[in-house]
Amino acid sequence: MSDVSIKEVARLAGVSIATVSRCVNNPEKVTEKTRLKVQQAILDTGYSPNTLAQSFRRGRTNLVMVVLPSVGDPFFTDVMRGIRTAAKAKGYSIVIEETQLNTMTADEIGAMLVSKQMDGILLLASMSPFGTEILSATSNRKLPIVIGCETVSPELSEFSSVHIDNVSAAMEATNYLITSGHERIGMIYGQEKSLLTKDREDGYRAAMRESNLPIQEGWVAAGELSLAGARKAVRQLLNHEQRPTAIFCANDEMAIGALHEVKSSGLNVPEDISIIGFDDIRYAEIVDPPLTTISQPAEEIGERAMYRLCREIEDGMGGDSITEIVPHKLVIRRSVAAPSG
Amino acid sequence: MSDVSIKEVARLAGVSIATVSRCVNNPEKVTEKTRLKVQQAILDTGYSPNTLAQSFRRGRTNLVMVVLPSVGDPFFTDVMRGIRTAAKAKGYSIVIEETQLNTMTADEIGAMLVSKQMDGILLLASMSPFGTEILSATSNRKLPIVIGCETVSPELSEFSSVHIDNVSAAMEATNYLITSGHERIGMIYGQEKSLLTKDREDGYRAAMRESNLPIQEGWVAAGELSLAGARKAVRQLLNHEQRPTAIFCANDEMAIGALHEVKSSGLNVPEDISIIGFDDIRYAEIVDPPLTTISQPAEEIGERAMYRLCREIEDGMGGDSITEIVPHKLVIRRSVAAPSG
DNA sequence: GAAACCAGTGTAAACGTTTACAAAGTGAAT
DNA sequence: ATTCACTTTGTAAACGTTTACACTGGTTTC
Repeated sequence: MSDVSIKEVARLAGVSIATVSRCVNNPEKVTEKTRLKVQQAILDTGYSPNTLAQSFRRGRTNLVMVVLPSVGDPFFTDVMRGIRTAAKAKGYSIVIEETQLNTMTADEIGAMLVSKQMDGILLLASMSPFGTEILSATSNRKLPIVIGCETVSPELSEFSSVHIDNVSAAMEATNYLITSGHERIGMIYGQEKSLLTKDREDGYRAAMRESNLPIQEGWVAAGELSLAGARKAVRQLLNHEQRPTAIFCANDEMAIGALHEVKSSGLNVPEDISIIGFDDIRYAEIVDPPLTTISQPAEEIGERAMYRLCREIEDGMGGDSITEIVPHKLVIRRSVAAPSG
Repeated sequence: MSDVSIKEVARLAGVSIATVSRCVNNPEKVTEKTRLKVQQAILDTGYSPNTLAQSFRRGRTNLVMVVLPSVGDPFFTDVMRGIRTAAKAKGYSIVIEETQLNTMTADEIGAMLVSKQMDGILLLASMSPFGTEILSATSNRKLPIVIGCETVSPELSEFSSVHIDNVSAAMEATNYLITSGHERIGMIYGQEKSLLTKDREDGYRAAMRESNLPIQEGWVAAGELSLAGARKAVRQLLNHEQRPTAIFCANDEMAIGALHEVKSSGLNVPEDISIIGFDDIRYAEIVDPPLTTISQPAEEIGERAMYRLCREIEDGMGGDSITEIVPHKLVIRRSVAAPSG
């Protein structure tokens, strides 16, 4: 099966291989009569074009690389679902690279990028060590790149992007804690280099400043975007001599870790400590208490970003870069209450 | 960049393209002197072989397709991590297909399989509609396939597989409920066709039979492997006039959904209803109460299965099929207690 | 010193497509 | 009837590799 080539079909239909190729790719350029003949021959032989040869000839792989911190995070899983939907519709396959795995050196990344002939890159973690490498490795080549989930930093403004307004959303989350009566508010961000959590930290700081609330040294800690990292960060926050009465976590995965750690240490949520998250992953309403959080349209972000990337691949890189901002919203559940003290 | 071909290198080094190719692929077949010349030329030009041309020429893509129910399930995320580790080590990229998306017809699946030239398939859901299609579509071609996570059904014994002993593990889980004092035990399985949850159901039934405990009509329901599906299934179980005092769930995702639904309906876990899960995903110890469950070495399963597949791709399909059974273990937390009634 | 061998290198074909160009066929306009 | 315009088809080159085979020159063997 499938080891029949275009030649065989041509022989059977009594036409040239060029005609067969045209029947498959530009049917309108061929007579009804020959088209039928060829189609019959294709059916008879079970021919399907050799994608390897096609890719080679056309110089296109229909492969897109998606770079993200971790596929394990349910938020990114949802984004991926959107990406996959769009990719399927447009005939692309996707290859995933996780930055959190951290298994590659800068050299390997560069090597991989030139060797694997990807048609484009969807970057959901532009400022990770991985992401910056990619950007520099591709800066001289003309490889379409779209940035998703994160605001693009100014020096990357040449690229299109799809994301919510992370700064505003973080301010909204923080302000919700403030209007609930909290004054001592801590934050758990993700990784030093990540633009995504940097924006959320900026939003948090801006909201605190606006309300003239101080942020004490030690109220802000890194949670590594993981359950375990957040638990460690929470222990640091709780050990502070003046501990916060509320914590804003830069994503739900960390919020859930934080929630668990607070409860393990004998305190109650939200009575003793309020927690607010970010992303609204599917576990957010399952944990106890259900998590108040910022919801963002993960699947839609993925889908739009992928469609955008497809366009840039197909239209060439001439067009202007476009920034699509999608809406977020605050989802109020039960992990935030007025401070008790 | 990267648009330099082997010709350019050959010209610069003053050798034929054949020699350049040999320097890259079979350095031992070439004089030290010419090798150095060529290597210098490669450095100067920034040459790297065109993978498209290589794939085409060699008839290999170094692409492997992984088929699984859902990447969103943290268990499969862990399996994927192992797969990715192995794939990276062996120079393969992976392409994921989710069966739960259910977006493809049988025809499309067949078409995709012949068109995308995958080097092999890692099947983590052999009996899904998708899986069976794949097996039949590839039965005449000689495409290496390895089955992971599931026991292979007898008619598939020609394929290698890597998995735990699902039946024994399910018996162990059920017996733990029984020795805790439960007699009315329900079960939530995944999907009708899934071998994986079928085995677990078999184990559950076997354990009940061994202890001479009846299984009432309506105590066993499908949970679709999802949070939402499990919640629906639990409602059915709770409506039974003689409702179970314990529920065995075929995976943790469903167990967590079940736990949440039981709590929402005003009952307590484990006081009123005990719940035991399967997989030990990272959220299992985070939920309230922490979930008693069967732990399986997800990452190891993925890694081993991928290495196995690589071997079969590289050695050709001559060798015998090998079944690797990896160990599971019961993890006791707090979602199971003696029945109150 | 010729024959035989060998390692290193070059030549050219092959892989299965797509596509520019040429050729042939069709019909309309002169 | 001849030319012209246009459509349909065929011919052949091209894409960048790998590799079977042929060639070269040098070394060994008799």
